[in-house]
Amino acid sequence: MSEISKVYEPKQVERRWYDSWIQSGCFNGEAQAERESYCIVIPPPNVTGVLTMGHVLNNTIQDMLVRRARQQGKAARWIPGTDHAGIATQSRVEKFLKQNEGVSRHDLGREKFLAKAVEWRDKHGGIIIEQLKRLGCSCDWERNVHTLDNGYSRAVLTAFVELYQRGYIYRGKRMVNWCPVSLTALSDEEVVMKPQKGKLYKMRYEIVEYPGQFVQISTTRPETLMGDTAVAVHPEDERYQHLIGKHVWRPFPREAIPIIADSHVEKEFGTGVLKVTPAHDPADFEIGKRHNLPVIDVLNPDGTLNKLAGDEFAGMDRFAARKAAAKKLEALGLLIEAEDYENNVGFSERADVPIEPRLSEQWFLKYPRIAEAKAAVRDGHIKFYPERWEKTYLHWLENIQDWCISRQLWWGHRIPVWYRKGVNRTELDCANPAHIHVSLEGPSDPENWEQDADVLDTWASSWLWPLATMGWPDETAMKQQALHYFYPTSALVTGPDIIFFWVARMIIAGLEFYGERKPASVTLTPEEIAQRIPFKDVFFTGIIRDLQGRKMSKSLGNSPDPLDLIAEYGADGLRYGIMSIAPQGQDIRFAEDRVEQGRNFCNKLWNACRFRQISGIQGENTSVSAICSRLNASKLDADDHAMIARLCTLTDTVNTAFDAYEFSQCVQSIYAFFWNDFCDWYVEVSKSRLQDESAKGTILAIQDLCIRQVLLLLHPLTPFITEELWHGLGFGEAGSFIQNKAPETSTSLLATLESTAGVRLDAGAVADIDRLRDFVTQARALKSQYNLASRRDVQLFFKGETTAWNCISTNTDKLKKLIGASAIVLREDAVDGAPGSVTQLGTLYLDLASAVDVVAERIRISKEIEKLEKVITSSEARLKNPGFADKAPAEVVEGARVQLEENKNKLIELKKLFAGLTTNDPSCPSSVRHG
RNA sequence: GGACGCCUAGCUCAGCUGGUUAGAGCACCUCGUUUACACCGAGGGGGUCACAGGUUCGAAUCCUGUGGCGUCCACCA
Repeated sequence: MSEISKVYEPKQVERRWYDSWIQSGCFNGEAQAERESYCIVIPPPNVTGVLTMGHVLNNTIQDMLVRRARQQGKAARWIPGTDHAGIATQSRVEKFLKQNEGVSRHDLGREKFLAKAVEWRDKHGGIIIEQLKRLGCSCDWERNVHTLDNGYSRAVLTAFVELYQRGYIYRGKRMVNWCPVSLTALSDEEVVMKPQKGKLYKMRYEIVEYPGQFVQISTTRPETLMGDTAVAVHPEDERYQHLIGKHVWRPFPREAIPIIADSHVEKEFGTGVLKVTPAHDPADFEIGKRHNLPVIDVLNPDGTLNKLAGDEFAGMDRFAARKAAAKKLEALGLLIEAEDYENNVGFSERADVPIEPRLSEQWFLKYPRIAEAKAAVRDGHIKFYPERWEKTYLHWLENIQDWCISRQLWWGHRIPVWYRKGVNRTELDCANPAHIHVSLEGPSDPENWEQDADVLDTWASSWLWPLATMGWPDETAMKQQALHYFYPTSALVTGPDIIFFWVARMIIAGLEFYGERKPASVTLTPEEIAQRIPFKDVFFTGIIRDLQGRKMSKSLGNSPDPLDLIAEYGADGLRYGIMSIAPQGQDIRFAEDRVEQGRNFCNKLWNACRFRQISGIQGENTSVSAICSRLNASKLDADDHAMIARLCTLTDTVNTAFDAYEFSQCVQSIYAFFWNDFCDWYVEVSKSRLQDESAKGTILAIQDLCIRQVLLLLHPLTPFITEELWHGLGFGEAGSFIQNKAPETSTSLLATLESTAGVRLDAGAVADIDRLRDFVTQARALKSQYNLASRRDVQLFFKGETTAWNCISTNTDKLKKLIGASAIVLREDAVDGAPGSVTQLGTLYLDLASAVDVVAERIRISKEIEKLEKVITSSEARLKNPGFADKAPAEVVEGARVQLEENKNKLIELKKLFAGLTTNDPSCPSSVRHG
């Protein structure tokens, strides 16, 4: 660190160190047999995505974990990558082509479109990877994986083929969630329910057998009534017993449809009569199946009505048709009323339009290893942080439904299934190899076959992430990439919003695919579960919200651009800021001032180190023992002992918090130690002590121990500045990095101090220093009350016990400098008339007799007395309470007793102080009430 | 309809297994260019810990209920 600026300028430091890290290859995660492995797979962002605050949070946490593992000497690997993100990417490419070339994907055809999509991805994709680097992420970039890479694709298709062969994948004509905009089926997880304001239409259908009589029915979707094939009532509904088996007239197209009885109908809802539209409602579909009803699909895939709806509706959009149908009902005199109504409607998560339940032919996965997936979490093989998400996870598995894995898209992994040409799809027999071919390579006579046009759900590729990023299922690749060394991975860091989409499915995939193949009939043993799970810990982050509590989103424009924040506050400042407000699994309201605090902290750190350097050359700094050997034990005073003791406490706190994923705790405790204990106190105290040349080396060595350890503890959080300062102060040898150095443990630190410098920690030092700090604070407060500039030297008097006076007199120089005092004088006699404070050491007086505002002083002291009396009263009551002494732990009782004594003494001193302040002013409190 | 989370200073949040007089940062007020740092230092004001009961010697902390906010799950048309 040659020329240090007064202000930390992150920009060049960040660039320089990042390049240097990359060049040295220190992010490479190689297997090392003699070391413990540590592995994280990144939740792959969409390949075309840009960095959001959510990514900042998520990836800072992962980076902290990996960097700490690296410091601890583990073989650490963080695998980065991107997701092809089927629907999202395809729709963006389609939009782009429409705007720029005026063509649709159908104009181009599959192959040309995919070529365009790849081109587009290569051009616009991967931005986020560069952004992650700016954040400081220490991923092993040489292992960057994309879900459409050849090897990865092969894994996805292998999984499909395997699951097909094992009987978990089947083709079926079922009700699925259909997105009329994306024109594809969706899984249940991709549908979000939203309350919608609409109308509940009450209408009447005429009874065929009783002309002139009607049943009354309610519906929110009159546009599908053309698909009605029955009307249903509850079997036990007395009101309608006589109608069961009769018919009603469907008004248009006019047709007699049966009145059936089905227990799904709620008697209490509306009139208790339900119109049954098997093609357009999942529940109706089930009723239809039970009663063998015809299925009349009146909708086109894009949500317009078709011919079956009648000529006047054909081609009309579903929402326009809703109004038109209502109008027509009204014209026919069949509409009773349309009342305002709010109900939940399923929306396509991506396209944000209501989905249509639609009967279609799709591929489904019946999940394997459900029981083991539950056990993996329930029995603690996988730990969730915070724990409560286990319940959500287990609940989902309890109610798990088969997964619709086919998508009517082109961008993705094309389903490895071929159909024999000439075999009518409706007559397709999946059990007959002459009809259907499922394999990785395809049929040997491709000219006779036609491949399934669909691709797989994106999540049906990313669920293999921990496996396929490390070579699975290719034996050679797995060996090369040391899958077995790094698997199960150590921790997964993600948001709880994808617990079903991704986390649960990865667990299932791991259990099914990792290791030796086991038949479905064989339940995995706990040992096998432990080997096969994809990760041991899952840390769920919160969701970042704005100050109004809204989710951050592009459309709302309420998300700051992390790169702007990095430019303004530095990557370390941003990381610090986000981590200091990131409680475990709680949503986070993003407040920019926390990032500012992060920047300020970095600046403080920078300047403390700068000052340390200015204070004098250090000597050997490259190891703790080297620093300790610079210590002269005889020169240590209570401050040094207290500082080391605090450093040990900090170390333990940070380690415990880190292991428990309590990151804000880490940040907070380092902040408090560094800023309050080290800078505000120890460095200030050092300033006067450094005048003594014989003690200088020792004091600076203590400072070096503190700074060195703080840099190490801080490094996972703020990698750039700590690396810079580490080298600037000579802690690291040339060519080495801080990220390969472990922080001292408190025990190793103490051991080295003793063995190298013969120092044993004085247990009472922290308490002594606390008393001195209290003394200084009170003295400063006294001066401040009298508007004395802090640098103006005043004379202080002290009255107290000999031990206390010893404590003060051995530290006089420091105290005088910290307080701004010319002298501190012991007084045996009373110091009447001077303003004072009762400190933990004794009573302190300000020698300012002439300038004292006695009235104000008496008011201040009497307030203090009042407050203290309340405290004394309550603690006396507590101690008198027989239950307290009997039941409370001994040390608590003892603590309360000691404290009471101290407070009583303090009260006596305060009263003396008060009595010494005499005045004739009647407005002034003349006595002190006794509690 | 079920489940989970949250409500602590003006704002954003700590306070984890109950135990001194409930903390931090920002904001606010006063003072301060002392050989690191104004992205700073010193001092200060500000809280009946959402509300109501209960358990306990003792509750911000545990239990029950109420209210408000939020999230997830759920086929009442």
